Amino acid sequence: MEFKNSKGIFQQIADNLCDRILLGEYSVGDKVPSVREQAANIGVNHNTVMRTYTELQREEIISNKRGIGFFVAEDAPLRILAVRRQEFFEFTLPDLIDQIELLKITKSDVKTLITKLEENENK
Amino acid sequence: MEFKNSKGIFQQIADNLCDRILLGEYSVGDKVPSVREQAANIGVNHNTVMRTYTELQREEIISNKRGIGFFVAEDAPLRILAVRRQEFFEFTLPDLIDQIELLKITKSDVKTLITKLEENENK
Amino acid sequence: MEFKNSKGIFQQIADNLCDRILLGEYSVGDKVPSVREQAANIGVNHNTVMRTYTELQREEIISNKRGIGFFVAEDAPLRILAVRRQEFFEFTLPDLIDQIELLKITKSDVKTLITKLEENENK
Amino acid sequence: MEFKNSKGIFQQIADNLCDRILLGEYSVGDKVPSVREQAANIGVNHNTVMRTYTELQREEIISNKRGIGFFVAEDAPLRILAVRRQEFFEFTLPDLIDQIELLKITKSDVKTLITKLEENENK
DNA sequence: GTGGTCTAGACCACC
DNA sequence: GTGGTCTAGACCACA
Repeated sequence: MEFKNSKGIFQQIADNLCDRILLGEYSVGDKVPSVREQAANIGVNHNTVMRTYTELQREEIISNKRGIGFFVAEDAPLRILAVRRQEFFEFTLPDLIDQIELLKITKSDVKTLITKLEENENK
Repeated sequence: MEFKNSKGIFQQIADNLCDRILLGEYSVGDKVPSVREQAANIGVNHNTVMRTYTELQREEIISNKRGIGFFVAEDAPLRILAVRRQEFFEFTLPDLIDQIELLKITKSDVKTLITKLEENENK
Repeated sequence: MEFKNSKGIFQQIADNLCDRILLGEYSVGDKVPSVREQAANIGVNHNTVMRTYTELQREEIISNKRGIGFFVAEDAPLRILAVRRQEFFEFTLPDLIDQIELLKITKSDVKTLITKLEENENK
Repeated sequence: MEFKNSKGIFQQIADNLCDRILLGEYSVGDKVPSVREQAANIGVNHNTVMRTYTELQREEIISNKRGIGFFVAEDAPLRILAVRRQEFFEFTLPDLIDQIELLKITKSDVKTLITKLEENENK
């Protein structure tokens, strides 16, 4: 796993795990990889993963059974989705519109985007 | 000027100045506000502005006449536009598509975006 | 470490570190002294060292592992050597020739230089 | 005339004028270009030239006749030569030897330098 | 007044 | 402990 410099590593790990939960890779009640396992997988210090898990636990996205591991919490996908969608409409979309205007991005430039959307809607 | 926590202040100042150049507020050859004037304007330390200007100078977006000030460099708008568009198509757009898919954003959700695009194109 | 007035301190620190890398004092992959440790060693402010390291990182001479430290980058010695030699042949040598001509420096004046060269070559 | 960023502009102007005196372009007693003329020639502020001339006057390399102009002083070439040669042997040459060693510059690399020297000596 | 560099000290995120 | 950023304030060279 590669990291950008702009965001914190622990944040990127959290985002990645949330993505996997949204994708159904981990379902509600599933055990997520242990701190040390996860750390080994992605090649970071286990403290960093621990911090990620602690943070996600605080957001009630995963829960901890002592001595056993961390598990995907009830309603985790919904909770993640809600936060993400809010961020999307509040920050991502407005920023995007500003950029499109400033950079003179045209409709044809984002044709692939539209196509993608159509497919998504027709499912 | 208000700052977000996610990016460095000096980066946001740079982005802001680039935006103004793209908008034509500062044309090629124009003097941009002096380091200390700019610092006073936006309420930051002059070192922070200095860092911004040094960085922009390295990117050949502004240039320096010693003891006189910083000036918008030749081709600065084109250069900014090129970088910004590249970032857009390489990072922003793919990320956006991933998010749309993941968050199940629908066509109607982004109707405002489409409308904006149409207007922009018909100008 | 003593500094000349002609160049910036941060530049002299950079040159010094590059010299050490060329001399093999720090090999590829080695950790270089931490920003604050280096600052203490040579009696300057940590910001000054930080500026040096940031610059050297931009030139891909050292690289950074977050929260751990700076390390001598792959190919750093070659890269330094290339830059230094280019500077030598493009600036130092022509300047030298001009000066020799202008100042009427004679062969015997630079005998020590020649001797040094012979020794170097015969090694 | 182009300027490097490493040295002060006024210093570079002074060096340039001294070079011309050594080359005999301006002989002892000759009038050197007026402050404003010189400023126009090389495209800098006249204050900068004034500072150069004041400095050179302090070093007794040029002298001022009020209302008429600046003139190359008695012994100016000798004086310049003395300073320059001292700088050469005290700083330039030792630095050069260090660099040659560090950069593994060989005899053949500096063959042009040697050739130049021979020619110079045989004159 | 304008850039440029440095110091001192603080605070944060991350390991 | 390690990098990274920012502030405050000072001093210098230059125009």
